[in-house]
Amino acid sequence: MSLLWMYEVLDCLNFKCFKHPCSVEHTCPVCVFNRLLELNNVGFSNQTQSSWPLSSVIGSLFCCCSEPAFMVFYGLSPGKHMKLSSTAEEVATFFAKMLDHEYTTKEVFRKNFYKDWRKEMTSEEKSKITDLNKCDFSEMSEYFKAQSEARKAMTKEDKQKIKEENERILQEYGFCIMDNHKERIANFRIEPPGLFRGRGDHPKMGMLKRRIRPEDIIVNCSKDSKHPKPPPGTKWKEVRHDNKVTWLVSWTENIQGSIKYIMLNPSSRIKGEKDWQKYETARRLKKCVERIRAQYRDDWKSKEMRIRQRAVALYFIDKLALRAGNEKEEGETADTVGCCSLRVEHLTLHQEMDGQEYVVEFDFLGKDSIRYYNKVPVEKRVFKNLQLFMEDKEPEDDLFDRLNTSILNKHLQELMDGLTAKVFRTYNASITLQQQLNEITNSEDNVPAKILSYNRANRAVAILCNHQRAPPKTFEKSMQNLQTKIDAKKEQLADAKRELKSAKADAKVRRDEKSKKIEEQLMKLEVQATDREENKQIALGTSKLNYLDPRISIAWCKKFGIPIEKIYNKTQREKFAWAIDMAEKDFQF
DNA sequence: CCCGCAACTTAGAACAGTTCAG
DNA sequence: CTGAACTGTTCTAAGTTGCGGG
Repeated sequence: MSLLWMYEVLDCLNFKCFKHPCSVEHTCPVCVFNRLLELNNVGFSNQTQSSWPLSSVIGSLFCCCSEPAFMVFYGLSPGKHMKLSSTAEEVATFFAKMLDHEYTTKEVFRKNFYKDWRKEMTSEEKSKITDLNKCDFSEMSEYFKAQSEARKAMTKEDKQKIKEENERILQEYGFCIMDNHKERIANFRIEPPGLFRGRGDHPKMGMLKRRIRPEDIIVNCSKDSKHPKPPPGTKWKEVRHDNKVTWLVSWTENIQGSIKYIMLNPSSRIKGEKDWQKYETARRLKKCVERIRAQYRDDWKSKEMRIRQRAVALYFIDKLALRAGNEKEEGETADTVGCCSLRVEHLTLHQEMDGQEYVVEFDFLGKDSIRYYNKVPVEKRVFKNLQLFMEDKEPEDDLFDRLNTSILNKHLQELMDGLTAKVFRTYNASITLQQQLNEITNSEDNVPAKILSYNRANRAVAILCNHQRAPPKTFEKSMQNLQTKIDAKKEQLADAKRELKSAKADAKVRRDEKSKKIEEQLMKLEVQATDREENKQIALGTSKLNYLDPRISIAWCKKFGIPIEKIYNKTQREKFAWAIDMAEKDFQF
């Protein structure tokens, strides 16, 4: 495979210096560049920006503010303002912008923020500002609120202008050429500085995520393409030509020291092919999954502890669609686990529970600190093994002390080429959708009812994969509204029926049509209500996007005459273009 | 083996845009 | 026409996997 990128494309990093009508704020590369210039002391063409007040120039944040005047109160002399240096001011604004967020009340967040904020202060500021609790960010916060209100209140024309400008930026920076095809870039904007927002109980929440400078950036493009130039007076960290990888740009982030990438959009060929491969691997697993199941059931009896542990873990991964569960460095991230990293404290064994034998109660935090809670009846042999694994251990000890993801994946590789732990999640998700659709779709149903069936099948998968969401804040109210609508519609239908009865013969047909139409509307509303109620705490998006072979859904649409747009929106259709081309109505996963 | 690094997929929150009832 | 509700998009954190070097 060759990689060929055109100049214009990567030019997303080749920021230009001109006064930018900054509605896109700091995420806009142009603004970032303005800031870079300032930071690097390159000086910018004052013909374009000289009329801006100093603080508006400092920090891409303010590049369109006309009245900056940011100050932090400090409580030692109540009511007094303090003018901050530009760097300290910018970090303060990050905090101010989050003031309404729960984060800013958390001790860890405040501690980390304060520590990093101090690093940006002058020595004078350091001596004056000694306690975060005495700093009042509300004036700053009000300023940003007012800004956002002003944005909302803009005229239609102004909003249109912004839209056009965004479109222009997308056209200019959002594409590249790979293998002679113009492809959309996914995240073409450099991540702006801000305060780190970890999920769950993250020990690093509130730390300052620093601004990315040209010196941090590695550009990856083909040798013969003109690579984008760094801003004047600066250098890229590196320009390389590695066609074994798919990323266009990378940099190292300062919170965890991990690498961030700019890559192509899911609609791109390179991502689409990979996606297809993923589902093909899962379909190969389908062919040998019974053999593998027989194998691990057999291994529950193994003489060797490590093999028993491996077999029980694999059983969980298969049956419960758990993630592999890599080890994590303690204190660096939130305390979450997957299958191999389960600890004794995450399981409770019940010899008998609710009339069922050998029940395992799982309670742990998984990816993104989403709670996994499940009570599962298991086979006697699994239960006995778990008792064995938990013997003489402390709650914080590893359940599978002879196992990790590397061992497990090596074993899986021997069972099937390309098999890893995550393939089970894909396989079980897709096969569940297929089975559910086959089972519950009624060809006599109308379109909305069929879509309800589809959503129910999708929901079964989301439940399996534990894709949860907090019930929307407005849930109860919106259900009530819907019920009101349904009642009104029922009323309307009753009226229509009465009219039908009393109507003269010549009007009967017309009246009949009318009540049929109302009936249909009522039905649609009722279906909607059911769907929404069942979906209260479940997020369908993740499984739809990442776990369900799109060919299943497309074939289903074709078979039952459902327009694909009812299942996949525009973006999703772009992502699954490969499958839309491929799937016939008789496709089965 | 273990560890750290690199590259890629998967994830929910936040935000923006659209729709629809009043 | 307006604002609330809903839907779609963007953002970037948090996982998995594989590799190479000691």
